[in-house]
Amino acid sequence: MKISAQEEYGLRCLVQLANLPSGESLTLPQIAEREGISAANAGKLMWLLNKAGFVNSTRGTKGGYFLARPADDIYLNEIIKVLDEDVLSSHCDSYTGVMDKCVHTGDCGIRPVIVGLHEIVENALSRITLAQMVGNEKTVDAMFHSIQGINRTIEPQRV
Amino acid sequence: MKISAQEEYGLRCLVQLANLPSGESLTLPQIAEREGISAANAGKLMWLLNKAGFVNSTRGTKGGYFLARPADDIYLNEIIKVLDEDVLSSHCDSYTGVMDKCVHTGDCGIRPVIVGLHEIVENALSRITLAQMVGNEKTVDAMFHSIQGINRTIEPQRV
DNA sequence: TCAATTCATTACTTTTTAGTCAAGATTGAG
DNA sequence: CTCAATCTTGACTAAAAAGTAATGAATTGA
Repeated sequence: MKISAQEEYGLRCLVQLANLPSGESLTLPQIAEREGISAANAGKLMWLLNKAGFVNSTRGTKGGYFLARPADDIYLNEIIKVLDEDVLSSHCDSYTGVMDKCVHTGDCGIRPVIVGLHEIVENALSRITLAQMVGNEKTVDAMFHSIQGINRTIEPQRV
Repeated sequence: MKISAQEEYGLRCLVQLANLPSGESLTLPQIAEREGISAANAGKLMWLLNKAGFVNSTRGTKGGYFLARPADDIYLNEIIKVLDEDVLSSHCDSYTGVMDKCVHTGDCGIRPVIVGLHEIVENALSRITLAQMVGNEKTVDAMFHSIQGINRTIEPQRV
């Protein structure tokens, strides 16, 4: 399982904008420099995020990008769905309810695993906002522990 | 976030072997046919799984592949780590504790998200064995609900 | 022994993802 | 009005993942 470069860096760029004092904006070279990527690459990511309505931009001198909505109204699951197909996807499309591509019409050992993983990821990401990601690492950390810490020892497991 | 073809089909092939009556084995064409992939492709996957000690094989007539260990002693997190880099990986390598590639040395909004996701995926997969995946979809389904159902409404969320 | 069957391994091709480049369009400053 | 800064967009290139092919080695059965 992988988080794609597009997901990770798209999200990082949004966090940079969320960090900004109200009214300010960042140019592509500024965003790029802060995330260690090229301005061209940042441009492509911002283009996606702009189309999807997460950011707005102004051109010309003093131009740049800024959030189109308040950071506490932007949830991670929404962002990831714009930067990739879904919060979790695979060749097995069982999580969509369609299942076109699969040879397994009846019972399938894989399906509940993929559906279950999709569900826990969607569940976790739908509880995190951009606002929670700026500043202090502890906030997001606590959320993850709240949604699973209790169950740590319910079932047998091998790590 | 994506489950790679190698992960999905490698796992599928193992499930086919786990379905087998004790003492029997499957040839590459048989595995391939049951999963809708080519025999060459199946061969590559089985080669990986063989190297990693999950399956054994015999050559020649009547040859084929079979599980090297009991299905109830093979956990999903172990399998996935053989078929991919880790249960969840990304350019940000914070989940490894090393963090070579990253420009963010101090506080980072992304890190706790990646660490948290890695943890919940590892946690879930370390509770599922190959044996639980054969036969009835309900078993795995119940596990996923047991590790998160309780918390469904703890925090605000948007889906 | 010999031939058919089957796995083992490496090299190659195709497809997808990632990243770069360049020409065009808009804005603000002077 | 003109120029420089900046975003916009599509085409292009590079890298990684996925899939195919082919050659070699081991086993079985006649």
